Amino acid sequence: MATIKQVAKHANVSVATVSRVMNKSGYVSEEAKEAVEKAISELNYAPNRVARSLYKKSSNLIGLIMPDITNPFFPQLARAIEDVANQHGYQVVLCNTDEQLEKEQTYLVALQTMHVDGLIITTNHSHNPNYETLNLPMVALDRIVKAGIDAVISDGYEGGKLAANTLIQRGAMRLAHIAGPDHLKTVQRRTEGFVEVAGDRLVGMTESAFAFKDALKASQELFDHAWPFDGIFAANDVIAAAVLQEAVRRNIRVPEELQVIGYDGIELGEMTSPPLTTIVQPIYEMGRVATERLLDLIEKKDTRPKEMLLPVALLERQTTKRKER
Amino acid sequence: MATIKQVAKHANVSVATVSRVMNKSGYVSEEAKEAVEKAISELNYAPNRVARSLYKKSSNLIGLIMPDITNPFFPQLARAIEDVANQHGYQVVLCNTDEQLEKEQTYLVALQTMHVDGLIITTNHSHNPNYETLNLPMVALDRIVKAGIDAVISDGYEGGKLAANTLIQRGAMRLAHIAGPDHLKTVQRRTEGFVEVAGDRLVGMTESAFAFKDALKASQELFDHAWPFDGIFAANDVIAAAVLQEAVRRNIRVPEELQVIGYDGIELGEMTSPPLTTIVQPIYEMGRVATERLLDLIEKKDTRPKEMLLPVALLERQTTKRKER
DNA sequence: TCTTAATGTGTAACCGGTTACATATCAATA
DNA sequence: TATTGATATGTAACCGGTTACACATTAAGA
Repeated sequence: MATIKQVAKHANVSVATVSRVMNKSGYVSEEAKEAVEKAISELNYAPNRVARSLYKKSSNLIGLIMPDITNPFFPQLARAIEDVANQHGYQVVLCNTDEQLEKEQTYLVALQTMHVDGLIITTNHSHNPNYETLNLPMVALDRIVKAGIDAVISDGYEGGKLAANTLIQRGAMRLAHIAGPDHLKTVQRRTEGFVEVAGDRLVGMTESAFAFKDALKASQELFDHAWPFDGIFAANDVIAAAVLQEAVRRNIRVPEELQVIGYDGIELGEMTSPPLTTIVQPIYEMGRVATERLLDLIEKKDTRPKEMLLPVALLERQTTKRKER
Repeated sequence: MATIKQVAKHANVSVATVSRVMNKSGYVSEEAKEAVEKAISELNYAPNRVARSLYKKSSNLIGLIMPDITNPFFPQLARAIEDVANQHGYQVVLCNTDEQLEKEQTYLVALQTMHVDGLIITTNHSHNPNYETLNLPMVALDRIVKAGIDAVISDGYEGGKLAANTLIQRGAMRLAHIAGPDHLKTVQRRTEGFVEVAGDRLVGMTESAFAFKDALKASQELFDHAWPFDGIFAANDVIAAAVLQEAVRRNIRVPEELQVIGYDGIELGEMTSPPLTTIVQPIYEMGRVATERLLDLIEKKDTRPKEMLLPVALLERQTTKRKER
């Protein structure tokens, strides 16, 4: 790889001039500019980002901290983040914490020593004290880390209400619910909204982690103890898929006997039989907003902390009945 | 963040000595070592990796080039890679190319200018000429880029044969197949193995991209034109999920009337109804082997190009009949 | 014509590490 | 006692950019 010195020599100017034309800063004569550009293209020169980082104390790298990229919700988020970051000349460093606080800590120091410009956090350890002392631009995504740190979330409370209202409107009388892990505020809001609207109609409720196996176990328990119910809302699509599978296994017809609504809007929902009705979060949009916000923070465009609440919508597939008119 | 100079001053030694104790290189007296260690912990010092990179021309970063992180096979791979890389002190830069050659090129220069130490490639543009001139350690994963570049793949040929033999053994007489995109050699091998064993029994075959929507369309065509068949092998689990969904929609009973086998062994397979029988690739293992191989290459432990072929296995869930005995 | 500001360019310091090299001490060996 | 190798440590060059500063030239305004 060519260096700036070689380019300078080749164009018969100093390194300062080369740097000026590359960064379009300071004064450069038309003549010098052309010579430099010619040299750059002839030598196939691309500036060494490491050297630039060292002086500028900025790397054009952002850290993406995720609990588990294997959970199908996160890749869609990652995809959006990577997309937007890339459009702005940033790369993303993938940090899978596996829910282990220790891995998260290790990553935090690694990211700092490599001078990442900012962080997007979708992790579960919202109590991690390190974030406060980090002094790095960061935004929490689908999570609320703490006041003072920006957050981008979808409106789970409205989503929960929407799920309940939809089931009721389609004739469900006896409702059930499987909530998500109780340390995730954003997920609990879904439950709050649902429970509030369901009121007396709620006949059964349990809780589950987001892994499919756990969800299957939770579903079985619910069917064992709270059956019959004719409408169920699951805190996310993976849990809903487990409910569906268990319903099929028990020969319960969906949606005739039991209507099912999930939450997330991930692709998995199209792949189940029958395809899943769900409350969609605008996943790509969330990733986009979070990333753009982070870039603003990095470029110091706006520093007042904000919480951004994005709207959700009902996506009707085939686990709910047709709307009566 | 403290710098090495501050640590040196605090410990009353030179920066060289500090560097020596940090890298356990050269001679350092016990006394100096203790003083430096004390200073490091008191100042909470962590060396600036950017500065180190500049001198060493190595960043402890590896680039991971993927076509689409949203496709559920890749996150599992990413997870393994991230895991192993992290254990060895490397971080991974996620590069989603979206199948666009241009994005891939852009990433390639970005990765070079940031001095990544190596590349893992799971991308589809195996003809991309840039890889050859890149002069960076790299390994292709689930892909064959070209001779001379290491590859880690699973034994698709055996997998295809295994799928056919399994279906035949379980009584299937009329076989069908949905192949994957024909520019992916690793995927074509599955088809070759299957077709070879199926022989005359093969009554229908089509091709599909890996996106669910495409797969659904392909399934429909196959059912429209080649039905009846009583055993089908799909080139991956996503396609198999589409086949299943379409079978359910047409009231075809699985596995009684139609047995289905997928390929990959991703989690999606447990979530369908009924759960999918599939040929599992050792996904985590493939990611692990590829990453370890890359790290060996980086550390110049072994530079003879190799192709590593990992074995596959049958995972029986419920879309095939019980084995007769 | 003289002053002043705008334009153009190069030199060298700087970012924060690593390491070649010079230098010094000391114990072992000839 | 002189020589030698192992041990210990500091100075400064180096990695490849960016930019403060000095200096030169030219055009505009008084």
